[in-house]
Amino acid sequence: MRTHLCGELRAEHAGETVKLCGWVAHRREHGEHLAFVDLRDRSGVVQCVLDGSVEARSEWVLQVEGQVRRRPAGSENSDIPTGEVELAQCEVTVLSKAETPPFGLDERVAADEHARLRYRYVDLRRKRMQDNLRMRSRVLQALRESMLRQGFCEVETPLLWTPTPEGAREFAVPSRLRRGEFYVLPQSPQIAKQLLMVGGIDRYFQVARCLRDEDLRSDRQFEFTQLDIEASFVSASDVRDAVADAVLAAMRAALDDPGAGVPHDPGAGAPLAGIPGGIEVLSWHDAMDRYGSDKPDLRIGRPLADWTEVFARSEVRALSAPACKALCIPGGANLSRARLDALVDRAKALGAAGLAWFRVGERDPAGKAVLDSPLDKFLTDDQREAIVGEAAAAPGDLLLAVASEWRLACEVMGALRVETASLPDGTPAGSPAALRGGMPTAARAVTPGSLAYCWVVDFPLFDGVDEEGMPVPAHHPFTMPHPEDIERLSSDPASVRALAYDLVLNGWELGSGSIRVHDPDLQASIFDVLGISEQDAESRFGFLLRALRSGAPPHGGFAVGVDRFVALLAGEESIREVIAFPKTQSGGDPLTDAPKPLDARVLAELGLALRGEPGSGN
RNA sequence: GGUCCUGUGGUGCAGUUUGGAGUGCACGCCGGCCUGUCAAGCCGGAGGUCGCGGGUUCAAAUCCCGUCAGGACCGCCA
Repeated sequence: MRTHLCGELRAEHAGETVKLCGWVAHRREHGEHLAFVDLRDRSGVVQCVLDGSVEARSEWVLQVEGQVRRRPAGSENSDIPTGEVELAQCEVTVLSKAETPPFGLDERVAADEHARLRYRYVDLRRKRMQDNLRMRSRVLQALRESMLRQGFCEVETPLLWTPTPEGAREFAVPSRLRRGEFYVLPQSPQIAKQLLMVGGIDRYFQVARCLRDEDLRSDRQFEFTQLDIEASFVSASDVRDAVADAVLAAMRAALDDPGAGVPHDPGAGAPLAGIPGGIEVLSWHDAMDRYGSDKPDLRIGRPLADWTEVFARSEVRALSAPACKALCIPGGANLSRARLDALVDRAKALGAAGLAWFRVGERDPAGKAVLDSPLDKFLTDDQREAIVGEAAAAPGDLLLAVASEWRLACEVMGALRVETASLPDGTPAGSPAALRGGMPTAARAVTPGSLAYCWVVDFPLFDGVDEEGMPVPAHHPFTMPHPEDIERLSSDPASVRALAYDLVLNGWELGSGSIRVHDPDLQASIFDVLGISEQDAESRFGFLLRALRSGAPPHGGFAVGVDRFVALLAGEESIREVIAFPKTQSGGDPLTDAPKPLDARVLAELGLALRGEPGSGN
């Protein structure tokens, strides 16, 4: 039906007769003898010169046959790639008429997100969505190519899986053939891929859909996509190298934009820099201690300062708790008292008892540090000197500090570090809600230089305790403890590190992985520490334990959150912008109105009866 | 489960604080004029259950209560 794409026509096509197909983006009328129609397809728009009598309204689908010609001198449009040419002597065939679109498709016009989802098939015509989905496709292709190049084998695992009550809430699927029994949709292919390792697949990957029935967020949907990886006979760094290869290849593929689907030579663009020296590796402890987060945003400099020693034996009660972490905000001394109070409130909301602040002034004639703070009168000259020095603060800066148990102090200051930061381009780095009041922002340009990766390794094996005082696995219960710490598994579980690692990009957790337990005895003892009885373990994970007893290779793996990765690469703040048909925050789909009640007949066939009103929560 | 923000012709907003006639802006839509525009321009027109329900009041888009929907966040997400 067509010989060219709209967006690819250039001056060198002048004189050619071409056929185009697309949607009417704009129509500009000049009376009965002249009208301009911008015809849009996935590649862009081109101007068609029509007789004014030709009927062609917004979003109608046309086939246009005409001759490409250079535009008359002076009427070129340098704002669009096809602006040097236009299509003349047009023969128009209306392929499809259209109702008036529910919202403007122009990039500059905002549209209500609910309306965009209800009419997603229209919204997808917008350049933003076209670009995002094409980038997603390039990312998936590059991830697959990297995996295959590295000798991995793509294997599909079941969507109808077995309940393994542990971790995220699962979606249940009733069995028709065996009434009263259920499959679940997998939260991840975790156990399946370990079984593949026992099965000698050796290097597995899958672009896997995962499903978790947990509340939705801008970075979480019920169903999401992971690049799921598992390999045998590997170290943690082997796994990380494989992941890094795939992720960096995908980044290059994503940012080397071929221009909305127009065929191009991948080598023609400017080569993108890789990551010189590889991706920085931080221990979990260092990440917490220096950045106050297990997913530090390394675009922001400003590591936390440690004032613990300064006040350890002091009389300054507000600062002498087990740990004291501080943050320097350059130029922050001019923040208003109201703004400071807001920071104090924020720190309290995050769990701190309070927040100390110090405005750093010019040194006095004797060269002593000068601070403005309610706590200043309690400080000695040495302490003033020490805290200014530890935080590398200059006159005009603001110092914030929290004293408490180490982890809480780190977490509170880490949150404030992000929320008070601005990126070099002036964009706030912190939570969109806190800093932008929920205002939607346009996607911003992403370059390799604006992406800061790091690995966080040596996570704790356990993360606190549950209601019964039993340790809770920080990752999942199949994670290999650090070999140096295994002997403390039962005596001091909280101190045991895991062979677990996260990949972090710009403060988002891009994925996580670990070396798994392949020794059935060790797995059994970990279940024991977790308070899972032998019988319980057998009934829930018996098939895995039996597999481990059948000759299990040492193995480990990783999973990359593809939706988050693509959103970051596209400069989007919500993964909904990189998913064709996402759900709303309450789990609904405005397009189809799902979820909906089922026919009583269908329920009966499944052996189900309803309690409570349809549509209500539990 | 909780906190906060939003809901006004098809779309995006203002109006709500301090109650007084569905008032306003921009886009879109329909019609007219217009042969070089490019988010065309000019003129005219149509289009409203102010999310829904209740309350206060002589009078409610506006104040109060409830509720629904969308969004951000906390909890949750091994």
